[in-house]
Amino acid sequence: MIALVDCNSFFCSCERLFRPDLKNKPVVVLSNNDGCIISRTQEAKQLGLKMGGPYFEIKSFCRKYDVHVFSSNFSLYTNISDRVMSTLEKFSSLVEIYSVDEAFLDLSTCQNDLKVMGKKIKQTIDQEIGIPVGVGIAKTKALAKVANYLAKKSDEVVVLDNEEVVNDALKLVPIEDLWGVGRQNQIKMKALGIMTAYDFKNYDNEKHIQSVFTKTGLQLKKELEGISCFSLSKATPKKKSILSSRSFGQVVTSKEELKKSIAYHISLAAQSLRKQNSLCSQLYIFLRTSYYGKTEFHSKTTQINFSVPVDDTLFLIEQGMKAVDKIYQQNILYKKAGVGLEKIVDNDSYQLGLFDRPNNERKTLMNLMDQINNREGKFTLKSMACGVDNSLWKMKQDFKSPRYTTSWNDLYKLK
DNA sequence: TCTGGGGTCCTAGGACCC
DNA sequence: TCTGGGGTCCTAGGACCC
Repeated sequence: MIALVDCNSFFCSCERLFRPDLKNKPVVVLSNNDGCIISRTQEAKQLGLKMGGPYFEIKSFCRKYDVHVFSSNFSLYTNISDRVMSTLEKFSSLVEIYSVDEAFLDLSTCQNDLKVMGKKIKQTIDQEIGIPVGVGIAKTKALAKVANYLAKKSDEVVVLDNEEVVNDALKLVPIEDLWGVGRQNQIKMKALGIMTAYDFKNYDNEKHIQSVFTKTGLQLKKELEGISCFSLSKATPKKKSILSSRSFGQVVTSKEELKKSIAYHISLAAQSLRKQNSLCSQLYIFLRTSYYGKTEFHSKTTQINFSVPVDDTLFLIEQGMKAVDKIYQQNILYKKAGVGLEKIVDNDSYQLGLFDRPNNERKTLMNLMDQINNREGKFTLKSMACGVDNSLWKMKQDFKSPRYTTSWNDLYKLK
């Protein structure tokens, strides 16, 4: 059996940890740039605030109903997430961290009653970390997701441990709420008369499912039948692509400013590439305007391939600057820029060209830079291409809480 | 004024091979 | 009159997730 443990309103719950006065009050957390809502407490949901809703539209509403608003504080959230995950490891030797606020636990060797086990997990996380979680337990990942979905509604631990219980549960899940069914597929499902997860499980034409919803769709159906198709894995696999991008706090038109932001993103992405001991053979960059602007949407992407894979920030920046020259256009109101590193390979086994020699000096320099930046903080040592003043494209964060758990300067102060 | 960021997987179709 | 058959590899784009 597999448990899915998922933190309730995770980002909001993290904020509440250090603001106990916000208990039972509506709280929301905004995306980067204070753009839109990405986490809501139950109270905020009840007020009708929507996930993904733009903040500027609900600003006065929040003031009126005393909704507490936070900018996102990811260093806090990832730190709390790490604590939750390591606590979960006490309950199973196989914990798959599925996202910042969710994990699958293998409970196949669990001797106790599963419901009791689920309650124990809830209590422990609440007591040791202070974050409320929901627990759903079932035979496959997809069914554990269903169990968790129902657990959230009742605040009980839900265990789906026999056919009848599973069927009853699946009838309660509208097809659009099923894990793996998104905006497009729910339309197709409904056209086939599939309105609930139960209908999907019992749809009897597998070939048709495969052709309409691809291999993944068929796997999902089998998972609902109790046949495991998505296995649990502990190891966090290396990333196959690494992205860094950000919307600007304001519109940017200057090529020099765009170059600085691209250099900045390349620095971040390359550092994360080196962290997982990888190299990349492709760099792509993009510049685009706002989706919502008055002028027509404009977006340009370009990519550069390297015959020998690299992880050298300075080399990548050099290439990135050329790429900006290629796609930049004057009089465009740029609102977002970003880079991606692709075709990622391990740095201990890759193909050199016949006449290529690794640049060991650069390697030493990158190592040193990473060491210093890990110790002293990001961008302590950086390429001057990133510039010294990024106020023009810096993001907006008007409601950011202190980094209580990751910065000495932000430590919680007691009288 | 103002709408996020970072990922994975799958498939069709093009390019190529003999 | 009339022009084969069987493959592999790669990529862009679309779907999904949080």
